[in-house]
Amino acid sequence: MPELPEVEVVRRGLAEHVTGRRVRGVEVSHPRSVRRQPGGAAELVERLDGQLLRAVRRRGKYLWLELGDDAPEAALLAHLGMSGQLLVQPAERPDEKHLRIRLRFDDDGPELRFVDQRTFGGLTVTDVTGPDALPVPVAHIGRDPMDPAFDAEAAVGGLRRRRTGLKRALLDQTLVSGIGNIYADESLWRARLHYERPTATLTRPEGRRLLTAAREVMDEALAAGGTSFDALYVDVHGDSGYFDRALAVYGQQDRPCPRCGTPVRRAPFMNRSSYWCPTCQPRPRRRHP
DNA sequence: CGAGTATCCTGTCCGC
DNA sequence: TGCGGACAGGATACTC
Repeated sequence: MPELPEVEVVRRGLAEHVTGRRVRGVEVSHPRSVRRQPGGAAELVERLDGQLLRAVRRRGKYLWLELGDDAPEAALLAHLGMSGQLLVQPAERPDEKHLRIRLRFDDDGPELRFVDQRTFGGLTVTDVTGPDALPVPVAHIGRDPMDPAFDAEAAVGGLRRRRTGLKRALLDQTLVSGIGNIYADESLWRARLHYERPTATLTRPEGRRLLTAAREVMDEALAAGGTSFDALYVDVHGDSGYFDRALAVYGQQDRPCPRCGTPVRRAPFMNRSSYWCPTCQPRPRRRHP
């Protein structure tokens, strides 16, 4: 559930506090947090210990540290899942209850801790591929709306070629990445589009409107330090952002739509919830063949 | 192959 | 006070 703005908050914190430092000492205390590493904890430690962290990068909700002295030779790839946190902590700070992985450095400065209550997230050391040196598991992920090379026209075309509902397409990270349940609902509200609108009926202007809305809402969330309503989404110091106070519909069932005052509705969707304003975002009429 | 769904996990909250 | 169930939900393995 940390989505693009929350992950970017973490990326910036890591860039400030761990770039240019060399790993010396890695401890894995929960196997599930390294389940994507083919050789498990032993392989992660073997590939990570002694490496220089040369840069911190992000695409969508994926975050990675480039490993290598002169060129990116591999990457420490992180996904926060629903409850993952990357914390920069003084070594003497007591371990968090859900501490899963600890990285120490050769400068004896603060350590990097991966803390994850629900263990949907994890760390992996992976090879990098292509001219952009992307970690292999990230190669299939689409660019996100904050990427300078994001091609909105191509993304609109991609949306229109899908045969599904709009929100389902937004949550699919291959077309546009970085959008999860919160920002999907907020973006659809801003663009005045219903979450079950068939992608095939989307006009180009509507598609542009939606992607612009997504970009705007995530920009604003980032400026507020990210969204947090249950203290799980925090920066590298464990502090929360403030964007939850600005949410228009997400989690706002029965509260008035900020635009028209109609009570916000909630409905089950894909094992989670969708929130929308029934006036601003009317359900699409069923097409009759 | 595209679309849709089951599944993983732990903590909190609510009703009874 | 305890207990069962709903809910939070990203990514992937899986089926059709």
